[in-house]
This record gives sequence, structure tokens and C-alpha cells, in this order.
Amino acid sequence: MLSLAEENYLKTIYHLSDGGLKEVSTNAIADHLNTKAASVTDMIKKLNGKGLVTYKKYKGVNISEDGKPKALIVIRKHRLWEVFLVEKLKFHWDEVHEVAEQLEHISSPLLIKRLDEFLGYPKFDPHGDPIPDENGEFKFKPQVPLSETDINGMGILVAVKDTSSPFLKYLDKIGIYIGAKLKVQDKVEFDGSHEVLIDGKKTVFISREVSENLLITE
Amino acid sequence: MLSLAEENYLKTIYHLSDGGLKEVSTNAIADHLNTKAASVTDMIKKLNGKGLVTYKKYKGVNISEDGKPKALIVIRKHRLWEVFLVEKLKFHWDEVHEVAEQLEHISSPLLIKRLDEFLGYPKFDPHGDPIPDENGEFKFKPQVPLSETDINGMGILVAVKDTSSPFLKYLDKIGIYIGAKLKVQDKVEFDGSHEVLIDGKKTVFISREVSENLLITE
DNA sequence: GTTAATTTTTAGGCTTGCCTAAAAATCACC
DNA sequence: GGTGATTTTTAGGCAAGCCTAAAAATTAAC
Repeated sequence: MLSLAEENYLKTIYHLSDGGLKEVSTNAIADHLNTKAASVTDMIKKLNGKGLVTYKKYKGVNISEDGKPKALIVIRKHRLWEVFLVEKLKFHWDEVHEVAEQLEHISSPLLIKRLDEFLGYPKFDPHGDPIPDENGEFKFKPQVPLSETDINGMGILVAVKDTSSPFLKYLDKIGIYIGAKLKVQDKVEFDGSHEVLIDGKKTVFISREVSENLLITE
Repeated sequence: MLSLAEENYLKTIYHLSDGGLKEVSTNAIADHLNTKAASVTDMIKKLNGKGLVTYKKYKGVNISEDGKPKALIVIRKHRLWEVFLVEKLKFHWDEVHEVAEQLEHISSPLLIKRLDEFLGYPKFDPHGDPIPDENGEFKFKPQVPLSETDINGMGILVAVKDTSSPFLKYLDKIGIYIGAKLKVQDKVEFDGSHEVLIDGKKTVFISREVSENLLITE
């Protein structure tokens, strides 16, 4: 049985390490969790003692093979609840995060099983992120930032990298949503901004930064 | 912002005091929360300091007028989640308690508003207990224990006093459910047990103890 | 109305998870 | 490759919420 704090650390380490691909720094974790480096060191020692992370002093942390499934269960719960909030309770995709942060710690395998069933076994959350199954496995959609697409290249928006409320609200405003067909009509060399056609209908101008946060499949 | 522990104490004090009608003993709270009397004294002092309970040393505790709405919000959330679990996720009425104990602490007024809406503004939970509205008000159904009904008296089962899993499983087994029409056909003087007709169809024999836990409206 | 039993409170201590400040290790730069 | 800046760890402390053991108050029993 993991504490709420332990679950949050594991999830953060999983995310920051890109699922275990690279070491994570103490400071990065501290930033992500709004805490201090000293607190992170404390907790890492504890998780290391439990075998859930790999850790060498001053050399960074990573999630361990034992830690991965624990992190993935939390991520699974978080994303299932997000689907519930948007699909059933009519939450807006920029309103779900804080609530899902709380709901993800509810501990009841039956609840999650039934929720998954109730939602029709969704594979992706409202931001396009894949939902791990009970075994921690998930589908990978090939994702490319729109910014890497050539002029006249196009694709379906499958996910957004930044899921912050301001960014999502901005996307709403200009009419970009998950599933939209985006076509890069022009790129401005000066600042890297793009002219994008949405669903063959509406043209919008977006900055390089925004473009980097839009992930499409070609 | 109340902590999880504070919320649980307030809820317990609200319940044990019958909504503020009588003083509650330190030991009763300790029993109910599976903790020790000394811990209860600690917490009571804290809640008293916040003005959420009334307390005089050695004289028992009660919920204060400021504490009531806080307790009622937790109770409202608990019961709404129970309805969700039973109606939407097909939980059995004896499986919901532990999960609802966790869900009741999720803090998001919007979530509760939307959940209430999604459930169709239910007024009673799966055990027949009334769900307070946003203002902490709730309907009172006149409730009488079946054991106090005379022979040939009848009524609709509106609630159960004991909501423990074994008791609810037993009721399922003999075919008694919320909404059933119960008629006392005979009372055995020897042990106080009853012969009860369910929905005019099936006759069952129940002990005095069971009868005392079935609440009907006449 | 004393005395004994019970209940409640106090005192002191523990764990978890956080903090600040200082020390140690690593990194970055010339 | 030394030196200063940065990062990380250690050391010591704090609040919340729990605990046990002992003291104080209340209640019950004769």
C-alpha cells in the first residue's frame, strides 16, 4: 500500500523519465511537485528502499521495473477519471486535471474495473494520452509535433503536449480539438509561426510554440 | 480547508450526536473511528479551536452550528457517490461503503454539482438514507422500525438501520429490498421474531433483531 | 459519602512528509 | 585541471495525527 505522496512521486518520476528511458534530477522532481530538493532526496531514499526506483547518490533517479506498474496504475486511474469527467459529467477538457489528481488516488480495483466498463474501455484520455490497461500496456499512436511537418503536410490531431488550462482554452478559441484535421499551409521563416487549415475549412495562424505542442499522426 | 481526519471526525460526531441532538463521548468516537481515546481528545481540541464542535472537558462533544454544514457536505458527497456506484457502476448495495468513504473526501464543488445532475438529483442513497442538498437540507421520511408495527400492519421499506455488508447480504438472500411492501403476519411472543409477507407474495421469518433494523413508512 | 471502577485528559513519543541551512559533490568555464 | 557556480545531500526541526502510560475527573457501588 503506497501513500498518496509516494504515488505522486512515482508518477512524476515515471513521466519525467519518459517511462524509464532516462535519469531524472532531484530538482526536476522538486519543481514538478512544488516541493524542495531536500524533500525529494528524503522520499527517493524511501522509494529506493522499497525497490520502486533506482538511485545512486548525485546521479539521478529512475523508475524501477517494480515501480513501473505502480506508476502506471495511477496514470490509468487518472486518465480514466478524466474520460469520465468529460464524457459523463460534461467537464471541459481544461477543467479535469485537478479533480483527476485527487481521484487517481482512490484505491479500489473493482471501482476502476467497473468505471472502465462503464466508459466503454476507452484507449485515450481527453488530451489524447493513451490509457494503460490493467497490465500497464498501452497503444502507442505515432505522434509528431505539427511543427515538424512540411508545408502542405497534414494529419489528425491526436494529442496535445501541454495540457494546461490556458493552452487548452486557447485551442478551443481558435477551433482546434483532438481529432481535427490539420494542414500546414505555410510556415513563416522569420518566427517559425504557421498558417494552419482546420478540417479544410478554417485558417488560423499559430506560433511555433503552439505548433510544437500539437501532436499529429500523418 | 479541512483535512481528511478532520472531516471524518466531524462526520462521526454528527452521526453519533444524531445531528447535534445529544453529547457524544470520547470513547464512542474512538470506537467508531478505530482509534484511541487520547487521539480523539487531541482532535476534539483542534476542532473546538476552529469552532466546529462544542466541547467541555469531561462533558462530551457536540457538533456546532458552524460544524454542521461541513459534516453535511461530507455526508452529501458520500451518499451521492453511493448512488453513482450502485446505479451507474452496478455495485451491490453492500459493496459501496468503503469506496464511498474514500470518494467523500474529494474536494470539488463542480464535481458534486455535476454528479448530482448526472444522477438526476437523487433524494435517497441505496440504503434509504436521505441525501442533503447543497444547503444541507434533506427530506425526512417518517420511519418506523418494522418491530414496532402491530400484527397485520404493513408499510414500504424505506431504509435499513444497519448497513453492514453481512446484514445487506442476508436481506438479499431472503428477498427484502428498499421499496418492498412488508406485512407483519405474525409475531412470536417467545423470541419476538416475525412472520413477514413480502410484496404480498413470499413469506419469510425474521428475528426481532432484523425487524428492528428495517425502517418502514406506514 | 467514601471508595472503586471507568472514562477522559495530559504527557511524552513516534512516523510521515515537509522545511531551512549548511556541507558535500558535481558541473562548467577558463 | 583548478575554481566558482550549481546541484544534491545531510542535519536538524516542525506540524499532523496517531500511540502508550500515567494522572485526573467522573460515575457507580455499596
